[in-house]
Formats: sequence, structure tokens, C-alpha cells
Amino acid sequence: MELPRVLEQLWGIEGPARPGPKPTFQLSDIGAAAVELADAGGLAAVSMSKVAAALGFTTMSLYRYVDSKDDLYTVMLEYAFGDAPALPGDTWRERIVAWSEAFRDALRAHPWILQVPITDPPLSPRQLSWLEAGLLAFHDTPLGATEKLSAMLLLNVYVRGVFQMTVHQFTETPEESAAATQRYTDRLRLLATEDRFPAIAGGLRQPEDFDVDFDADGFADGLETVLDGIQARIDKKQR
Amino acid sequence: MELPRVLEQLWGIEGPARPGPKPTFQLSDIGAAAVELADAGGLAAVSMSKVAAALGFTTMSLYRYVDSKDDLYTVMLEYAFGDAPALPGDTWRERIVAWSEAFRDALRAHPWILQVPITDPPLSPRQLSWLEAGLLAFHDTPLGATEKLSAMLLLNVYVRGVFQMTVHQFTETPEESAAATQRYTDRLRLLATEDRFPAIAGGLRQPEDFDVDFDADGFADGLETVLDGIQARIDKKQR
DNA sequence: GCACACTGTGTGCGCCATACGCAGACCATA
DNA sequence: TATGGTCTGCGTATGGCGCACACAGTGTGC
Repeated sequence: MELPRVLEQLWGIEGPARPGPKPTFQLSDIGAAAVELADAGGLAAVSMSKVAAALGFTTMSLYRYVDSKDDLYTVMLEYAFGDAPALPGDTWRERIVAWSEAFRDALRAHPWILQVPITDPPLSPRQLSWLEAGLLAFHDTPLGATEKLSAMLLLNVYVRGVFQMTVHQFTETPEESAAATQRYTDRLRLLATEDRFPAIAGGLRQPEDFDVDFDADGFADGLETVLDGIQARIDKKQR
Repeated sequence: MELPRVLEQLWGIEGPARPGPKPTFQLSDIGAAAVELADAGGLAAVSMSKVAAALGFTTMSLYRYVDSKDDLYTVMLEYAFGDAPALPGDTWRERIVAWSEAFRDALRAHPWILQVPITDPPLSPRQLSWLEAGLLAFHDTPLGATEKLSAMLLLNVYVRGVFQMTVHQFTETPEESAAATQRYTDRLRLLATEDRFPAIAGGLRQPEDFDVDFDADGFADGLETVLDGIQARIDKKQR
């Protein structure tokens, strides 16, 4: 059972002492530098050479630490997410709400996370610890392991999906963001005419309805829908 | 109100007749060629030069038709999705199940869709027609326009999220896919030990439980959860 | 003390998106 | 029918990217 090098490093699995010079950096240095670049300029601002330059390194030296750009992404995600949050609350609903809000906050702090191409299922420590925390939140429900996992998948994609629609609020100035929303609504009004798309046009008719921007309330309301679905599954199980 | 050129073209908004040579291609030719490349080799196989070469064109000529790579993606999505599906059924649940399965089938046919970076909210004809079809499926519910939109967002991200987990089944051979699943389970077993991650480890203990691969049943079961949540919202509204 | 694995580096390859300028094709108008 | 202006398609070029590879120096375990 051999693990990719980046996973061994992230998990702190050390091989025996080796000859040769001591490494100058740690993965955490690289992760911090890359995250800083991404926070400032989006994921596109992260390249092997830019990260290396930020560390006072040459490009190729980075490959002594990560085997590929994908591995760099793995490291970045690991350091962008903090440790899994504590989930206080007496009911699974309270705990899961806390989990979802913590996840949303992590995305707010590092909006580029949504741009990281997803290749493999999660195996790094913090990714798993977030999953673990979520699964534990269901401990007093009758859900089976697969059902809990399925619920976590649903929560994960819900938070990501909603955040995707509001991400411009965190990457642009308020003026730009408002202008983008206005432009989108205008275009929608122009193209989604009453005869071709009555449902969309109908939604656009009420000024305050059809709010394409989800604010905090929109997040909470949609989350309630998801939680109600999970509740229904719990009820079925208990019946 | 000026529209990006690619949208004008996709919507068939023609300007006045213009001097100069007739264009050799149509956007549909470019879309078809790019989709073919992506179907065969994933989104990474799509580059401006490869698409141009597939059409017997030079690279730069493509820029006479699309202003940027992002626009090419827009065109690709437009031609990868067929027209919005007919949604038979007497209840909103039946219709929405049909919508979700049609969406999943579209992703199956073109798994690279998940790799397309999402920049702007949808404005192209077929994207809107899929949204319209979904909104119409709720016509006999008491949901408001924003609630319907929120429900469609939820369905959209659910289907995408579940498909993400099973996408390797459609991009790899069955042997590769099985090997990948086995490798992932092994690694998870190695790293998620009983003391650190009891919930994950507990799920791994039951052999058939914790099925990381969602098959057709997994898709339907999770969808039921989502629909139950929407149902709960409808019930609240009617009460 | 010594072999050798490992570190950081320089060079360079092939690919990418795309800016720019040019020659010729074609339509609207005179 | 002549002509002006504009659009098409193309060639060239630029700056960036990820990464392969060979090399020199370094420090550990034997």
C-alpha cells in the first residue's frame, strides 16, 4: 500500500532518516504562500513559478516538494480549511447548521476553492476531519453509514452550489457586484420573454421576487429545505 | 443593452446585412467539433488550435467566431445539452424526477461538462430552457418564484454533485474504475483509523455499507431526500 | 572517510491563449 | 457598373504555463 508522496507528507508519515541535505521548506510554507497568492488574485494567480518566486525559490525546486500542480492544489486545500469546527447543539439539526455555516465561512475566506478542479475523492487529513465532524453530528439519528454519507454529500454540494451564485460578492467590490446583478437581470429580461419562457419571465415580473442573489436568509432558507429532506428520511427510518 | 457577441449569435439575433466575405462556418460547426474533442479526451483536449485544426482552420480564424475560450465553452455547453426534455407526469415529483434524470443523462453523455469552469450565470437559450422546464414542473405548487428558483438550484447542484462521485464510471474502463474504488477504500481504511475518525472507520467496517459509489439506486434515494425537503416546504406553505 | 541518495538549480521543450497587421473578398451605394 | 469600406481568414509573434532532465553540491549512515 503505497501512498502518493503528498499524502504521506500531509499525514506526517515519515520514512527513515535519509542522507542528503535537509529540505529548506516544509509543505506548510508552500501551502501558505500559494493560499496567499490565491486569496489575492484567484486560483489563476497560482502557478508553480509564482509560488516558487514568493518563497525565494526557483520554479523547479518546488517539484522537490510536490509532484505536480494537482498536488499543490491538495496542499492548498489542506491549509485553506482550518481544522474541522466544533459542532455544539443538542440536536443534529443545530449541529449540521453549524457545520454548513462553517463550511460557507471557509469558502468566503477563500473563494478560489470553488475553482479547484476536483479530481480524486478526499483523503487529506482536514478534508476527512470535516467529513468526520459531519458524520458525527448524525450520531443520535437512526441513519446508516451510507445514509449519513449521502446526507453529507448533499450538504456539501448545497453549500458549494449556493456559494457559487454569491461568490462575486466576495471577489468584487460592492459596486461591481451590484452592476453585475443588474446587468444579468436586464439581460434575462431581454431574452426570457413572456411567450418563450413564461415561468422565468413571470418570476422577473415581481421586482423583489426571483432574487438571483442569495443573501444570508436565502442560504438559511434553502438549508432548511435540505434539512427537512434529511428529517423525512429519518422519520421513515423510525417508523 | 448590448449583448456579448456569442449570445447574440446563439439567440439568432442578426444585425443588418454587412459587406465583406460570407463566413465559412457557423457556431454550430464549432460547437460540434469542440464537443467531439471533449467527448473523446475530456475538456483538456479542447484548445483553440485543436478545434481549429479539426475544422481545417487556422487557430486565429476561430477568433472570428468566438471572442475567447470562455465563449467557446458557452457554445459547447449549448450544443452538448439537447433541448429541454418533455416532463410528463401528473405530479410535480414525477416531473422533477424526469428533469433530474434527463440532466444526469446529459452529464453521462458529456462528462466534461463538470470540468467547465462556471463564470457567469446562464443566459444561453438551452440553459434557460432547462431552467424554464424545471420551473414549469412546479406550476401546480404554491411555491413562489424565488422558491421555485431555489428548488431548481438545489436539484442542479444535487445532480452535479452525485454525478461527480460517479464520473469515473463513464470516463474509465470498468476495470480501471473498480481498481480506483478499491484503491480509495484501501487508503481510507489505512488513514481513517478507529481512534482518529471513528465515524468514517465505523462506516468502513460494514463491507457493503458506506458505498462510496452511487449507482442508480443511490441517485434515486438521494433525490428522494431532496424532493422530501421541497415537499416539506410546500406543506409549510399550504398550512 | 566514503559512497550515495537527496537537494536545489539551469536549460529547454511543447503547449497554450491571444494581440496585431495584412491581403483579399464581398456588399451597399453611387 | 464602379468603388469604398468593412469584414474574413491567415501568418507571425509574445508571454506564459507545466514539467522533463541533467548536473553540482550536501550531509547522513555505514
